[in-house]
Amino acid sequence: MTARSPKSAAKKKAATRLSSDDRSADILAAARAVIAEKGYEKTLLSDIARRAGVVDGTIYRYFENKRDLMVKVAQIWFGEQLLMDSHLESIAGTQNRLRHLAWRTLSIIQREPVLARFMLMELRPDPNYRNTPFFEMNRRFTHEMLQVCREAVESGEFLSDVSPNMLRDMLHGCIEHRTWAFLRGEGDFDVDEVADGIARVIYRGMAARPDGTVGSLDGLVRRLEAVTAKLDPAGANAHPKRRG
Amino acid sequence: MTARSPKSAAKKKAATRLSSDDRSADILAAARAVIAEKGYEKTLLSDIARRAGVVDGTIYRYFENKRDLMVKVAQIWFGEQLLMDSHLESIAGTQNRLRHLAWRTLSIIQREPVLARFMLMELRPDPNYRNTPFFEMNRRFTHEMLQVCREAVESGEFLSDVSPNMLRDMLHGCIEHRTWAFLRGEGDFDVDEVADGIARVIYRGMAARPDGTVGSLDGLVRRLEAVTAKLDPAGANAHPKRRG
DNA sequence: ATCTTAAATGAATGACGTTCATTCGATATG
DNA sequence: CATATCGAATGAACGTCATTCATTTAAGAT
Repeated sequence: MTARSPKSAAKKKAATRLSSDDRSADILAAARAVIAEKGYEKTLLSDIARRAGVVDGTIYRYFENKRDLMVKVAQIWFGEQLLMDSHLESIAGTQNRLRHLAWRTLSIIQREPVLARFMLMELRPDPNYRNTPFFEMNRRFTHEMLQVCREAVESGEFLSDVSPNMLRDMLHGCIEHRTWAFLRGEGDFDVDEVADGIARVIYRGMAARPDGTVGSLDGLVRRLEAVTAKLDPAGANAHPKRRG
Repeated sequence: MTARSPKSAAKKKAATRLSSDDRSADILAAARAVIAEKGYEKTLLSDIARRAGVVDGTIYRYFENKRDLMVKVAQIWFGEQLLMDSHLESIAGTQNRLRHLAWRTLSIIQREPVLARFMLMELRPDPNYRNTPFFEMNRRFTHEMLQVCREAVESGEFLSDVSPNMLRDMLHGCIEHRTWAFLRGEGDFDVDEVADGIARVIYRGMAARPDGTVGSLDGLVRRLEAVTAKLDPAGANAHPKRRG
């Protein structure tokens, strides 16, 4: 029914043959450049194609669809950011480690707001979330977060009455909320302050104490016990530490 | 150039004239029903129109565009949820209040997952965020959160070394993270447990104590003071409560 | 009965992503 | 050098939708 033959075979330009790698890389680079300029939503496939020096259809030889291309762009882009990170291992102290985990993500966001917007707002609601760079980031960072918390619980530094997953959600969630506000241009985005605040609240909120309460009570408790012992050496009227 | 005249004037159905309110309400109801069935992404304007018993173009008399219609649907839907909430005022104790704030949002999400997905994933990245029901929710809940925190700081129950805005971000962010996982069908969604965990960490993380440490020390401190007073009625060796 | 006005219509349009029959060019083969 | 082969590249056509707008219709006013 439809004749789809391009009869006018004006030979435009002699399509220079390249290896697949080169073409694919060209397209990825072009896509990244266009996204950086216009944001995901306004980025047309034809923009990318033009910039890559190919024709629309060619993109579909290398990528399944637009989203697939976009996800791959984000993966590369985000991967570069991870390389700049310092190592968690070199940092001592639970609270400092928590602070670093928050700081790292916040730094990436501050350094690459376009990438952050791209991943957070445009790529995140992927039906196939597990293929998303956002998921990858979460997976990676979550692993370390859980490690830090688990160690703290095992050493008795942290109480174990709140799931480490919850702490992870608090840390990442808080960062995300601040990021949204940042991307919207609301308020400031003080990386150090935010990282410090999150780490401080979580650390204090989880810090275990000998008497089962929270805080640095060692001194108080010792003094109370000493005084109590003096008052009542037999221990008859002592508060019921252990009965029977 | 183009003749846009529908020459065949088959008078289908005598378009019954309704008041604007009714039509608008019909369309809103139809939209909500279709969204509930198919989700935002798969909802076509023509679906809504058909269900509302109008024709596509009619929708544009009552709503600016598809997104505008969607946002209004979400506003109504979400507004209903707020009505079911119990009052924060009736709840005593800072930690209980925090728990309630978390619990309230989590309950809505659990009760109306389609609404949650709709607001969180599909409507949230609105260029005009401030018109979004998500923004409205945040504004409303944030107000109360800040109120609770401010009171706690003023009464000396909370330390003031972390911005209340950060606590808000932690609370809402944590909820959001759990919601994403819930909507993705990962893990369980125990409203009480999550609300309790968040409130507990934040409360402990912020609780101010007389000695500058953290924890529920009132009892201990009182006992220590009583005992100390007995030992040294003159107060000579009492810990430096007030000197000079 | 006729005029006026706003609601309703639905075919046309435009914007995009995606497809696919066809063409092109490099390499292998005789 | 001529020819066959095969994958890469092409770009016009297509399908899906949101959106527009010239035209029609119904209800109230005169």
